[in-house]
Amino acid sequence: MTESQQPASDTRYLREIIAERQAKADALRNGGFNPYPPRTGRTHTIGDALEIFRAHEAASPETDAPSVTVGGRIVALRNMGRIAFVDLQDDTGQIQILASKRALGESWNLLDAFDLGDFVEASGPLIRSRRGEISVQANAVAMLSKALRPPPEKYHGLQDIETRYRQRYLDLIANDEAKDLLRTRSRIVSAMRRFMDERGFLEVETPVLQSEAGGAAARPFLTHLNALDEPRQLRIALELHLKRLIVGGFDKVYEIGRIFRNEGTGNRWNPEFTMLESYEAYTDYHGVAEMVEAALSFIATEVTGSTRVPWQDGEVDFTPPFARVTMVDAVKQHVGVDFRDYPTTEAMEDLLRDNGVAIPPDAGWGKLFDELVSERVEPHLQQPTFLLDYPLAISPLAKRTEYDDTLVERFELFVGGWELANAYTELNDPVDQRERFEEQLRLRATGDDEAELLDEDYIVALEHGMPPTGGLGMGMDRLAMLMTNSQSIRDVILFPLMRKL
RNA sequence: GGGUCCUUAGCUCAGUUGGCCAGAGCAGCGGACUUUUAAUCCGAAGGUCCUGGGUUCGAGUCCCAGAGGACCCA
Repeated sequence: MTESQQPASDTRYLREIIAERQAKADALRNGGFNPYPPRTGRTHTIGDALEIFRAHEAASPETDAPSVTVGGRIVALRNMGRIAFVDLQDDTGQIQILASKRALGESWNLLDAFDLGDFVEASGPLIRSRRGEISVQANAVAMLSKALRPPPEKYHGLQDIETRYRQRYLDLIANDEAKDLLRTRSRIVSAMRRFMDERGFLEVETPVLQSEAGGAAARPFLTHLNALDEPRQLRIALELHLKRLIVGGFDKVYEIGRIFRNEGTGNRWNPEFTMLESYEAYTDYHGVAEMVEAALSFIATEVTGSTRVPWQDGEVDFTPPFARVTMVDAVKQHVGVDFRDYPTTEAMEDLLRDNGVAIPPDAGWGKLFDELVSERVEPHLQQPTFLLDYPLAISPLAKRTEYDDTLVERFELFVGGWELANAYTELNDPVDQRERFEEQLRLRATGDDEAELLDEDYIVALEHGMPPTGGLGMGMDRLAMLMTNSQSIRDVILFPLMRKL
């Protein structure tokens, strides 16, 4: 590596450190050793080696333990002159290599090329050191991959929050907690997938690139499809394509996929995030609510061992059944009025003013109502609570309730004061759906650029007949935050969005 | 969008009211050491104090602007 190829941010001193490590790689080459060999002689993972030794010690402590070849990253190096201790780490554990000049002979000198962060392998019998540490008594060592840059400091780990996000690999190397957390996120997604599969849902994949992104109220990312010279948008929801599959006769489908919303960032918002959506024919939103209870209690148990998971100073209890309250009752309870008595934008504005809620500019009734609920109702919903029967005005894809045609069969699930899931009895009346889309277009014409666009092909699909269906959307990142007691979405996303440097 | 705070060696951090050449630990480099595990001991190095202006005899420190980040509010 020449200096001109290095990032300009590398200081002179860092370049010296890199040059020293490079010189060690060159010394290996000159001695006939490839510092980046194509293959390793590994016989065991470190975790397996430790297990084998413990089993051997328990069964026949008088005999010699088997020999192994293990490989890993050097995380500590203690050289005593004629004996050295090298701590190796792989994804399964950490083990000490006891390297002595006597046992290694000529290859003892290879240790001169070893630095923290390098990947090396060592072969020899498993033993316990005098201080009781399980070790590989090396009779051979080899470089597997020479690291040119130094790792973060070993004792304090990597503290700088910006570096932890921008160079997540360093966070994973240096901070076991970060690695555990992100591993847990994977286990949550995996548990969700298992739950859906076991219930007979078919996992599908639908387009990310869409002519007009629909299915949610959000601003899309815009891009261009060169091959057809047409504009495209990145999806903001999975909804409309999954429901086309219900029309097609797949009665239980789900997708866990990345969606993109061109909006702000924050502790609970990342512009690209992972959503689960599922649709099940022949059920309604009550059926979906029961499934959500089963899913969350299952995942909590799989991941934390209990349906009660630590959350901030207390805990969240995912033991079914969750609380259920209608939107009408919740607003009565926390605001003191029946919101149906405030049907106009002007009336809703007055209600917000009376309750000290700031009024967003150019907001229609729906946005104002949403603001009121966000400010005055949602923060109270700490334990898992289904908020049922939303206003039709903010729910263009959900079916009306039978008792009030200004309300729809929709719930959002709140946990810790934030929305975790959203579900409907899906609107399958194509005529009503067209009217709802047309109302959205009117909102868009008045300046609401988050209103839905009319998806003609989706209407045509509904005209072919969609069975009664319950649908669900759940934010997997927020679920991961709740299950791991994380206060920032960046902590549960491997590579969170950061400003370009 | 508004506010508060942060940015000093590869990493983790000190740095007093503005005052001599900006310090420590770890890592690295040279040396000692055959049972260490934050190894120990000796030695010598290592700095765009985030960037750019300004105030001042003198700025890591005070002021202004900018960059990046964290948190709070809308």
